Amino acid sequence: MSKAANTRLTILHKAFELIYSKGYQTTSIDDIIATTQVTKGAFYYHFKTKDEMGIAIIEEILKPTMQEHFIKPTESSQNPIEDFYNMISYLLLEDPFLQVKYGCPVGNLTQEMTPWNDKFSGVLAELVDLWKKTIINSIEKGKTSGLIRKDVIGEQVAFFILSGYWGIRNFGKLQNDNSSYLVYLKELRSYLNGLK
Amino acid sequence: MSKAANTRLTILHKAFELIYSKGYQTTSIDDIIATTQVTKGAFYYHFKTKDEMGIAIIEEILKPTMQEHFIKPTESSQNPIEDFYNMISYLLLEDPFLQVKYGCPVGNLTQEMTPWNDKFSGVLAELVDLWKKTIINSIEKGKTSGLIRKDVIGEQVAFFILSGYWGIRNFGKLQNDNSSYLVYLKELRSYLNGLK
DNA sequence: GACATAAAATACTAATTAGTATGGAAAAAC
DNA sequence: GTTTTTCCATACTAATTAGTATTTTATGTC
Repeated sequence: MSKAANTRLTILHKAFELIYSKGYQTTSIDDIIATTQVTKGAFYYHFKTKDEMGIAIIEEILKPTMQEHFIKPTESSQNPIEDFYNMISYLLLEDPFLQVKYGCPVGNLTQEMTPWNDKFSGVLAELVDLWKKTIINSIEKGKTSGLIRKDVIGEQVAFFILSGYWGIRNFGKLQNDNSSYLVYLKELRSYLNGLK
Repeated sequence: MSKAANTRLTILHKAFELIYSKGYQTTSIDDIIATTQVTKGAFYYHFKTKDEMGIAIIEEILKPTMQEHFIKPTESSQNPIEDFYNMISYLLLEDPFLQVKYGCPVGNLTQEMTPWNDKFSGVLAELVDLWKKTIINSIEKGKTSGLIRKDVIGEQVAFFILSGYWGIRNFGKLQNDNSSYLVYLKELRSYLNGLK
């Protein structure tokens, strides 16, 4: 990788970490260049504006990560119910990057940037839609393979699962411990079993 | 009400509206005094800092509203399942103040202010805990009256319901229309029926 | 190795931010 | 009716913000 491409990526990664922990608005360009050791000239060579960088983070960091970790595994799923549970459980309890007190990066950005920034809304909506569609597909497969009841409606379940995930992430932030996660996961299990 | 108490309340109300629609960080004191027609001297007479005003909004606007609209009705509930659905449905589709594109005020503040502001976390946690406890109580009553299965665990369900609500509010913000609400509500109904 | 362009460093600006200092008007206390 | 306290108005400050202008240094190309 060229040196230039490298500084660009450092900016994106460090900025993402800062934004994940502090929020987009409260993360200043000065914050970013201070932690990256990159000068302002370099920053503005790579990104015309702060928002352009924000969008790049979503497109180039969040999107690929999500594709790799959640979309792909779910696509190759044989047992949707089990996999949904494992996906959420992994995200809540095991993912090494995500932290209870900082919530869900996508959820945070959605909350903070919509409704007043259409560009952010657009790319975030795409991202979430991808995830949603994958879940719906997985449910349909489960229905044909007999693992899921035929009267279950994929879109409804997808919204229900993802909403629950976003919401409990907020509880985690509020209490700053994962006890709420554990309680939530038990009910998720019971809900998912109801789809069989 | 005294004139002073009146200006204080105007500040709180208008500031709350601004914060609800724009977020806490992006709402400046200058924004607030501009829309309230209150001078900076008046503002800082009533509130020592911006954060003190933020806390006051939660304690004096959000808390009472919640008590009145969600805690009380749920407490006097005879049919928890039906009332849970109606509560969420009302909040999502009918409440005249809340707007799809702005999400849930409590959820927004939680997302934005935790984890880096302990004072906000504290009062918000109290608020949410109150709501959660009311739901749990309601479930227990439903269990004794036979409307809810005996093996249902109140805390789990409370987390599940509230998480779902917060989460779907985020979807609403993202898409800026209530179509996701309608889909979500159908699955909520089906989930709640599973508790019978 | 000269040259062109890409990449980055430095110093700046104009606007906005939360908060302050100080003085005056309104209301209450006496 | 004077004095005291409450309440509010105006003008300011120091820090921070995103972004720019300009210069300097690498890097690749011939």
